[in-house]
Amino acid sequence: MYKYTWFFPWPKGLKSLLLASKDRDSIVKIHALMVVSGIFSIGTSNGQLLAAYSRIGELELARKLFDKLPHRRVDVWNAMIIAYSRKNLPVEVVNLYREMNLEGVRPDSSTFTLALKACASLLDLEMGGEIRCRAVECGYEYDIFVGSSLLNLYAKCGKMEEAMGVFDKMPRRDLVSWTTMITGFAQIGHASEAINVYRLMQREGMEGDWVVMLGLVQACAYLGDSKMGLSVHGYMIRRDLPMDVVFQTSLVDMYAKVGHLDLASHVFEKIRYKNVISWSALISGYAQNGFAGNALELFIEMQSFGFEPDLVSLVSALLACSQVGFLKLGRSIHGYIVRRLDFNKVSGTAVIDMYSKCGSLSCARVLFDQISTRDSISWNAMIASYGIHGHGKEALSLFLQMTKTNLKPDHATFASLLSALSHSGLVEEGQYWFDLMVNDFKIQPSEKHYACMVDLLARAGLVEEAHDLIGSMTNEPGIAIWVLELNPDEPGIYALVSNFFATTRNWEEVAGVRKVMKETGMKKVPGYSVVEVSGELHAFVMEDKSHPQYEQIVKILEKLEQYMRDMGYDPNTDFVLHELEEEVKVRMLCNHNERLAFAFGL
DNA sequence: GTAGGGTTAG
Repeated sequence: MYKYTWFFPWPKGLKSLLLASKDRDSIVKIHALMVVSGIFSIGTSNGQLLAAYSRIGELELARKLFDKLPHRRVDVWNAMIIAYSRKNLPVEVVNLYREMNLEGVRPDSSTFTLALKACASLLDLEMGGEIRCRAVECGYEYDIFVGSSLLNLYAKCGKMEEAMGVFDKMPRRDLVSWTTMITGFAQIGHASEAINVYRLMQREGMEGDWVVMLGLVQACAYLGDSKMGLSVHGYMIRRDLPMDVVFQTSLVDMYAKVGHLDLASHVFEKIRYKNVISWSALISGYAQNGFAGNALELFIEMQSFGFEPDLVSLVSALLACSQVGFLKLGRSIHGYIVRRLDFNKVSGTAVIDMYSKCGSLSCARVLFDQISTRDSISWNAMIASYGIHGHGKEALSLFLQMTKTNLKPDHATFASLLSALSHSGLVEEGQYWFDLMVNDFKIQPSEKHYACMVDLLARAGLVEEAHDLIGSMTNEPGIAIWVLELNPDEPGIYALVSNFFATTRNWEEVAGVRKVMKETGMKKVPGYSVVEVSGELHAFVMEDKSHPQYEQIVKILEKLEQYMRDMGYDPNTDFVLHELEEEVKVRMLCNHNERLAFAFGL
């Protein structure tokens, strides 16, 4: 052994040599020399060699070495576990943890931490509990790393009460343990709790870093709290805390979710190294807020920058397609998903929604039948599709089929069903299922359900019953007040209420609603209709004369009207236009842009 | 000297 000390003066020097080796070749060389010189048989060096392989990501070489070692101490096991953990292979991590316990090797704090992290990513509470017990046995009950990992496990599994129990018992809490609680609450949607924990942390004199702020940004996104979101963003800028892509992407997401698309786009533009996720965040933001044009523009732009769309951006683009009826693009996205990615229930449901909203109910149904693991959202989408197309009976029969599976209809299922029944005028069925929803399925009706029922009853001329239904849900004095209080920022609601009174010829109420709108400075966003002709979209606003073929379009409309009269169509003279208030005239003329778009399509 | 907390979605 002595003659080789020229290469390896002492195993201690070997360690720094291994630490300095950044490539596979030099580590392999050292490995070989260790074997030749006999150092290999000295226990401590093996762990370092293994760690070196794992550091540079040479998983197979590390494993080969690991399997050959005769006496594996904790650090050798840990080195191997770290290698798997870094490669995101949680199943292997758990397997190694099991094996080492079987071999009688006592895990240390690092082992427990890594094993718990693996359980968190697998959402495996059972194994996590086992590891927790063993950690207590080994004297790591109050270890801060093990504690935080446990918090994370419970948070990821949505068990915040458990997490709270562990958190309360921790003798010492650092930034990471506080952060785990904050993001844990934020991610399961308990946003106000997240903010409360943050306040407690502040009271203990702990300064939040950027990970804490990230959790708060998520909480703001969930709550739709733009004020707090802005102040968190301001805090980051004032404290000059670094913001990476992940953080900026979360800001984009937050601003989009609170409806500040200008700010979302501003932050997005400032991201130096954008990735697919940042693009997707803004695309989905535009699509979710109904800005289909911006979403699709961005979707195309992203690809011109060389980014391949992922499932999220594709799903968002599909949503945008369905909003404007862009069947051609929607179909090609469908093809792309089938060819390149995974046609699973998420993408499948988005495709179903797209086909049905773009007019192709039969395509939607074929795809629904193709999804192997349908969840309640897929069912809801298909039931809604039948509703949109006015097939109330089919919607009902699909609903009945769904109740035969082990999936439970939820509030959204009933919203789709009731809307379908309402659009088909199936009054009795609607009333029957509404009652069953409340009494048997124990689902508290939301405003959407009430809206469907009011619509259903009112369409059938049962205005009194509709009125009673509304009265049954609240003690508030008038219908107008009741509806307007639900969503006072939505001009469409005002128009709806105004129209409702107009149809019952309650002119005083109409004037009242209009007055409120005027006082609050509310304007109804002008509606428009879009039609796809040979793969191109054409949009028409009300009384739109700007289209180059306007003259021809009007001629077609006139012709159609003549046909209708010849076939015995008698225009409804109940409504005399000059008797109506402005809002109602607008509503009636609204059909105009639909008619323009329709005639152009023809 | 090693381990724990982070982004998008039907």
